[in-house]
Amino acid sequence: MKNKFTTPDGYTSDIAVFTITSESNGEYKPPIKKLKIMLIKRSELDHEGNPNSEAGKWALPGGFVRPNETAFQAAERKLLEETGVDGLRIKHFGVYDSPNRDKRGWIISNAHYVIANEAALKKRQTTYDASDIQLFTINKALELDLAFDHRTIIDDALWFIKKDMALTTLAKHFLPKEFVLSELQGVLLTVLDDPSISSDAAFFRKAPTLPFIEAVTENGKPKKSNAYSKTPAQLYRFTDFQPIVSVYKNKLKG
Amino acid sequence: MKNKFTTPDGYTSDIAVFTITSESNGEYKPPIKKLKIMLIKRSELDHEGNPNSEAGKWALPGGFVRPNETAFQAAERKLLEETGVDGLRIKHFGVYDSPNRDKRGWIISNAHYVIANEAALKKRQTTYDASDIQLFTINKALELDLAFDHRTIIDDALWFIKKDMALTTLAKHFLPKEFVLSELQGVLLTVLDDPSISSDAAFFRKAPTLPFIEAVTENGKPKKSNAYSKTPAQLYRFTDFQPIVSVYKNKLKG
DNA sequence: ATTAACGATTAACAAATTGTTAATTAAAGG
DNA sequence: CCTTTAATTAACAATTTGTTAATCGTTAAT
Repeated sequence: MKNKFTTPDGYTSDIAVFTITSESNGEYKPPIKKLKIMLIKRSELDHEGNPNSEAGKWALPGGFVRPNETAFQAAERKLLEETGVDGLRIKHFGVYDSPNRDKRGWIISNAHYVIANEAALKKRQTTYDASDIQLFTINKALELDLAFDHRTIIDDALWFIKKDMALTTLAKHFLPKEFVLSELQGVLLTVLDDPSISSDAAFFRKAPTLPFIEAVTENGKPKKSNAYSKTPAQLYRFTDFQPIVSVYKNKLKG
Repeated sequence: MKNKFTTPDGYTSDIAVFTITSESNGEYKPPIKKLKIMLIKRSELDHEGNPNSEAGKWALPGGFVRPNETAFQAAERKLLEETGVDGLRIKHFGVYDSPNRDKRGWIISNAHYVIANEAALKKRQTTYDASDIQLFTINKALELDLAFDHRTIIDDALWFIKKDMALTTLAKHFLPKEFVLSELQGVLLTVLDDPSISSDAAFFRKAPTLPFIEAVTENGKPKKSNAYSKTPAQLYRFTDFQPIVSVYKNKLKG
């Protein structure tokens, strides 16, 4: 189609892939959890052999959207192509379209974020060259010389994750099906900074009453785990309950 | 610039302008408030005299983004050009880029929404032909034959407004500087459906303790208004306090 | 001048939810 | 058996809800 409007020079889709890694902190202790983001090093040459824009810099996975797909579908495709990761919950969170954001021209980027359970990323490790695709802690990532305006995009993505973590049951996607309260606490603390979560006394008293998690039972008995403690700890799972929060009321239900 | 990627045929910016109208409900009664959306009737011919796409249908204000501006800036510009409305808080909430959403080709639209105090729209009424630009209640708007995928966009915008109304002090933008509790309640009820708001007993007991509003005083005395009742009612205003909500705790402070 | 009506508050109080501090518990490792 | 460590409970005062029943300050009608 021809039209008389100036049209963009490109339409891309970028994805911020977040995960929380668990690092053993000694036996019988809850592991240390850290929020990490997956970045890809831009190759020197593009797939046609020409020098690549922003070559050598670290960047978010992503690429050009094809005319027969949506940016969302492109995000799914790119994620699989570039990182070998599949089947995760992708969320759109913003558009980056400053006229000068890309030296190649007027290129609009749709930004998405993805929450990956650490296990889901394990597959990738073996399929791809680990030097070109790496997990960075947020602090490390923000110290890097990032391609385009990806630093801004990551900043924004972080803000969205924090919001989602506080307002929804997003934590579920960072946890195994059945988990122990200290694991939930650990996940929340990688992103949220709140005394009611960091104080054990407050958290352990309140958490069991949260309407969106329930204690797991087995043959009518509470199911417990010794994975991170000597004392068997109760296992919990998320229910389907979707909490509704509001500044005008306190209760999550009704 | 030339490049080897297929590029979009157009990049547009659409704006859902919401306002809450107050309709008198008799003397000494709180007025009836309704959430409305501003729509524009698409003209038969475009500005070059050619038949316009989706002519005659009602649509969101908006239009093509210029290469030297962002979609956000285009939204500001279009809003002023098409509706005479200026200086409002515009928020981006989504991208619409299904390959088939526009018969003219691959056209990507950025969707924004705006909250307009009813007074801000008054200006428009006098400057523009009222038959081509109108406020509709949400129900009426969704019954219309809307252009493109604007019905979907409006549905989504509504959802965002509800969320923002519940999670932030968005209500402030629908109210005068100083307002009475029943006005706040009226605004909330146009969008939210919650017994703790609709029940007078619950709302009037709780509202005065909300951390983000404060009673207005004048010469040390409480300032009251008789605008909607025989009994003088306390005036309130929003403070700068930004409530933080979380599914993991109840208090808005701290 | 009295009084009924009607929103807008206030009062009062039982019920439920917090925040805190101090026990308890179970298993590992001497 | 004793100590240590996390997980979990107990106990209780302090605070916050949900509800129902008064009050209060006008207006409009006897």
